[in-house]
Amino acid sequence: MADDLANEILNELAPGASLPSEAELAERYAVSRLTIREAVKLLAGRGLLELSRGRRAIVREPDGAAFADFLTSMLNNDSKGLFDLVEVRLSLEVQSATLAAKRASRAGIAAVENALQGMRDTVEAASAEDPEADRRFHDFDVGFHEAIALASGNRVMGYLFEAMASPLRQGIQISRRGHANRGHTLFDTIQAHQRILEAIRDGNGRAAGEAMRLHLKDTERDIRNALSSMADPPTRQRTR
Amino acid sequence: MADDLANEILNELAPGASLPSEAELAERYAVSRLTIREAVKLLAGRGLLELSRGRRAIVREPDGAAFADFLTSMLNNDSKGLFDLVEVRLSLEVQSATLAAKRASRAGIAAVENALQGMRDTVEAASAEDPEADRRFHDFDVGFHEAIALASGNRVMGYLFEAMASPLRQGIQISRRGHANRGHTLFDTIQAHQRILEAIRDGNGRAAGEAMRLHLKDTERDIRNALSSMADPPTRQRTR
DNA sequence: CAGCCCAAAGGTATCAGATACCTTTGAGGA
DNA sequence: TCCTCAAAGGTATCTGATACCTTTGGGCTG
Repeated sequence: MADDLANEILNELAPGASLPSEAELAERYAVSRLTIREAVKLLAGRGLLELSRGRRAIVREPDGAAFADFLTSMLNNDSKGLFDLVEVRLSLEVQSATLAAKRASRAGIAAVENALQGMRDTVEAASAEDPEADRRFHDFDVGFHEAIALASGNRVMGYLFEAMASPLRQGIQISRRGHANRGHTLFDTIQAHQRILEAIRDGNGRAAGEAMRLHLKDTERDIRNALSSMADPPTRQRTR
Repeated sequence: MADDLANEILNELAPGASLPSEAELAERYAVSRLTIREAVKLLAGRGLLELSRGRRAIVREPDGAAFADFLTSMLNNDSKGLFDLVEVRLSLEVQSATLAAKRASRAGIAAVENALQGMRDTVEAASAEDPEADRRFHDFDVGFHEAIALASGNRVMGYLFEAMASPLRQGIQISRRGHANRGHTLFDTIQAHQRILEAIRDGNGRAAGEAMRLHLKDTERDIRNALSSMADPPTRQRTR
């Protein structure tokens, strides 16, 4: 019953809208407030509603967050998961870069350019040892890849990318360590991204895919390098 | 509160185990049964618990089912979603075929062979117009692709494939219609699969990926063909 | 008149105690 | 031995309250 209600409720509403109050829903569907609450919790569990105490629930634009939870918990269990994720990411991003080159709108390309420019600015503006700058660079890095996924015009691709984004963030952080170990600089990273961007701007799908592939292969090596140079493996136990 | 409880509960239990009764949980965590129920619904929404009336809840092995719900609801909205999915699938499956060729165990290859043999047997045993046989062929088809995803040894790949399986089933069904329209037979399908299998068996990653790519490109054409030949577009209205 | 403060209104979060109905299981009879 | 069926154990849902959070508008103060 509550399960059916969950679908009912969702079908009535567009993303971004806020739900009627629990009391109102209860009346409309002729069930108790409790049943409504359970249906709402179910949807929240799927990441389709955003709950907050004292305020109405909001219908979320689906963004693969539910899958993200799941991926994150998997990565916490073993470091192999991180490699698996990078492999999948390689495959998806090569494709999304290829598609972006063929389909990206002017605005889509601009978003990719902005992210890259952000990386450049961060590097130039940074003083020698600014941990904050490092984090910012990192964010622009993720943003660059996200912009490409969106520019591919493939919504499933976008969702998958979002789902992977948070576990990936962890991955990129690790890879940066390996990156430095291998004597690479942030400038190298920027150049790799530059090549991808140019291929997309040229509308050359093949080149864009290949540039992305090379970049990610390199990232993969970085991660491997970082993990092997770490004393204890990054397996995080589940909290009890 | 209920949200925290959800995590608590999950951390205490291994997949496959069944939860204590609601009353017992309520006592253990010193909250009302209602709160327990909400936490349980939340987990069920994430696909981490399996609920059934009158029986205890069971902790599920995560399998990407949550993401599947989400993909399915997307596909119901517009037919473009189906193309997007095929594009993503193309990218993932080319990769998984490549990896399977490099890594598949003897048992993994056997599973792929079995699926293919199942397709052959179904075709040979089928009487002219047996709708049941058609469904079976179909299942073996999906099974073939699933076996390859598993044989890739990449767990994330496996999960993603599972998540896509149910919406994909719909896609394959449509593509079969287009397949026939273009004068192709089931035998062609079997041959395409045969080529993929052989490349995997030979350990030739490049060939396996390429064979998979060709096969899926063909499927993509079939879907396009089927959709364009359908009088009304396959957009299913949301039920109200 | 502008800005701050606070209380009321509208919400959600949770509790307690019942009822309805489903599933499993074991005792008893054919 | 096998079938039937009722009791036991569970979940699904209802009703009616209480606690506490957020928003908002009116009134007070400077």
